[in-house]
Amino acid sequence: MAKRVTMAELAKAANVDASTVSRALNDSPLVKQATKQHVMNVAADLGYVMHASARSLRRQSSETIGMVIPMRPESGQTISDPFFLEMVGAASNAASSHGYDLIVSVPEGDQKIAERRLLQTGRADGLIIIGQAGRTDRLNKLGRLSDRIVVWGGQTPDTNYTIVGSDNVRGGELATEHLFSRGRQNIVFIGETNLPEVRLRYEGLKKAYKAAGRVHSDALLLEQNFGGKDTFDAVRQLTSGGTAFDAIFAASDVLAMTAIHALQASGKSVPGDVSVVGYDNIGQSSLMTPALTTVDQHIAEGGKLMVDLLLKKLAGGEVRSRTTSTELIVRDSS
Amino acid sequence: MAKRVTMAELAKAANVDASTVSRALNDSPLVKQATKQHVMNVAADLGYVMHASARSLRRQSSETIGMVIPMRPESGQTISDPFFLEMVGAASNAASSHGYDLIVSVPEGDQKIAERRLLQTGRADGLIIIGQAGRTDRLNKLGRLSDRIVVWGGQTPDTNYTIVGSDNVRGGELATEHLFSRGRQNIVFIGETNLPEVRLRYEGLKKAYKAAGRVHSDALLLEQNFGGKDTFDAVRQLTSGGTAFDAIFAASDVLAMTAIHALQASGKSVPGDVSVVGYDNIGQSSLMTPALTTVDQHIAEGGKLMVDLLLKKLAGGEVRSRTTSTELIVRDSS
DNA sequence: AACAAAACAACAATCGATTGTATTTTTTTT
DNA sequence: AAAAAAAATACAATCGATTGTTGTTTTGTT
Repeated sequence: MAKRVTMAELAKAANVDASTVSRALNDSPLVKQATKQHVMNVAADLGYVMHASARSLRRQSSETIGMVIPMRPESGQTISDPFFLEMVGAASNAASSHGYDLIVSVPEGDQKIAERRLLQTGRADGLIIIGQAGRTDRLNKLGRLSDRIVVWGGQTPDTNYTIVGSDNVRGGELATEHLFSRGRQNIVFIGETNLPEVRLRYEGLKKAYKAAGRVHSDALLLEQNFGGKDTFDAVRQLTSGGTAFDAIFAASDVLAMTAIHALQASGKSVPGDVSVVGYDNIGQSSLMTPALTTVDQHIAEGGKLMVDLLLKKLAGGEVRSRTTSTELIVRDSS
Repeated sequence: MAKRVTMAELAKAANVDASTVSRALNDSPLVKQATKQHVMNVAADLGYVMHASARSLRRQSSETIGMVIPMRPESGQTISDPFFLEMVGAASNAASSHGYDLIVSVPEGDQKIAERRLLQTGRADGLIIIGQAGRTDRLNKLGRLSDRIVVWGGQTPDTNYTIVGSDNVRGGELATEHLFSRGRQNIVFIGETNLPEVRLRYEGLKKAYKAAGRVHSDALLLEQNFGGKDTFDAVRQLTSGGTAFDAIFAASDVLAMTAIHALQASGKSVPGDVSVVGYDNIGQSSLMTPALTTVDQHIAEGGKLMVDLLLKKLAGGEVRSRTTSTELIVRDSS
């Protein structure tokens, strides 16, 4: 493939000044229609493509947004949770439909460095952060930077950054009401409740209990991070222990899968003995055995929404936090 | 957060010329040790961070690599296949350990545009493309561009680009030999054999058949793309049809999951009636019911390898195609 | 102490585009 | 047809860093 053609060369070839070329290609009203056409023809002939860095430097904008997917070692959540990829895919598409690129950063270590690096070096004009993950205070401290950031997570009061996420309380309610309607009484909640999004789901569950005139016992709260490493054992233990339960509501589909696996290993049938409901509706949910009943938080919609809101913020618009539509998908596991 | 500090400002603050600052920060031998230290101190004080575009423009290198994940509508493979995310995660980490960023592009439409856009605009110094997907001829035509590209896929003769992938033939053999060792005789192969990587897996299967003095019947070849949309129905049909089979070897874990689901819906037990082996060893494989026997192609290793090879190519090194270690993971489904 | 050599730092050009301003060309007005 | 107004284009500075070259110190040699 040919060497890079520069704008100056293109200008010479088209017999106009570089400034005219620039304006022509950017469809400025200062250039005559005929000239624009001519310039574009010559550009096409020469196979001209604009140099991104030069434009970024001059414009002070990279037309790139960063997506930070923090792999907190302590959360145990692994990158292989399909949840993330659906986010990446949706965001990448949304970004490119606006002419933006998406830089994906999966910091293993200090996330703050990744964020600074992307924003302050001008590599990214704005940032999408997946999961506030108990770092609300730190995110709040970002101050002025916060109007270049959108976070995926649970709606939290008193934050000065924009949050997008599913209606976690409603999701928890939906799942719980559904299990009640199936005649289930004692629902084990699996998740790490110090994460805002998870805590809200749990609150939704408690809200539904309350509406049914009941109280959710703490014995039915199984604190488990997203990794699910020990979840298998924890569920087996629960099964053999004295706690009576006939349903499980897990904070993610992957946790739900693990739970089902553990139940079956303990000789319990799903949904015969225990109904299970997950959260996310990842692509594989419908392929599991039994197919997973789950709360669909419309990840793709969320990814696109985050990009749209971020670009609006970058353009100086006022933007409020938003929730994605949240809906129960009933399948065989409940 | 403070306004952007420019290098000129930093130079003034440190009482040296900008060129000296630049050399100091880049650890050039042309600057005295004491001066370096001084400059770095002042830089830290002012919270200086280098502007990426300016450096890219001058250096003619973006320190960024692009990853193109083509969503061929006809392949039906969706972004939600965890396979991709493991790639993204591994590549992102490998890239950032070299100080590079990773731009992820998931083109829905014309992939060629995405590639050109990334390389020719200088946004990315090199490209990782996931899946040659029957476009070997086109990729070959990239010519000079090809020394900025590494492709994930099946080892194919007569390509002028670098390929990284698992040892697909060996993987097919391993799966098949294992099923034979379980006493299985008639193995259905599920996959789209016009994709190089899939075809090679199938060839591995046939090779194992041949080694056992047998021939694989075409009736046991179930042509299915990665999407798996119709795979469920196809497997059910196969089950109710006249074809006798006692095992399935699927070209991906997601396909295997779908197959298991269909078998169970048809009243067959896995592995009682039919043994199933998948390919990929995605994170969920061990959480399925039954847990999936699968060929681990060490995706993370592959992602890292691709980045390493790409950077070596960019540095002018000579690089040959490589395979990742390929290993059978035996679980309950077989 | 005088000179050469080596080490260090400043000067100035450059990467490729964008944009405010000046200049030329075209159109409109009288 | 001349003057004024509007439109189109050219000129030149600029974004923030890097790097070849020149100039200045420092160090070393005899």
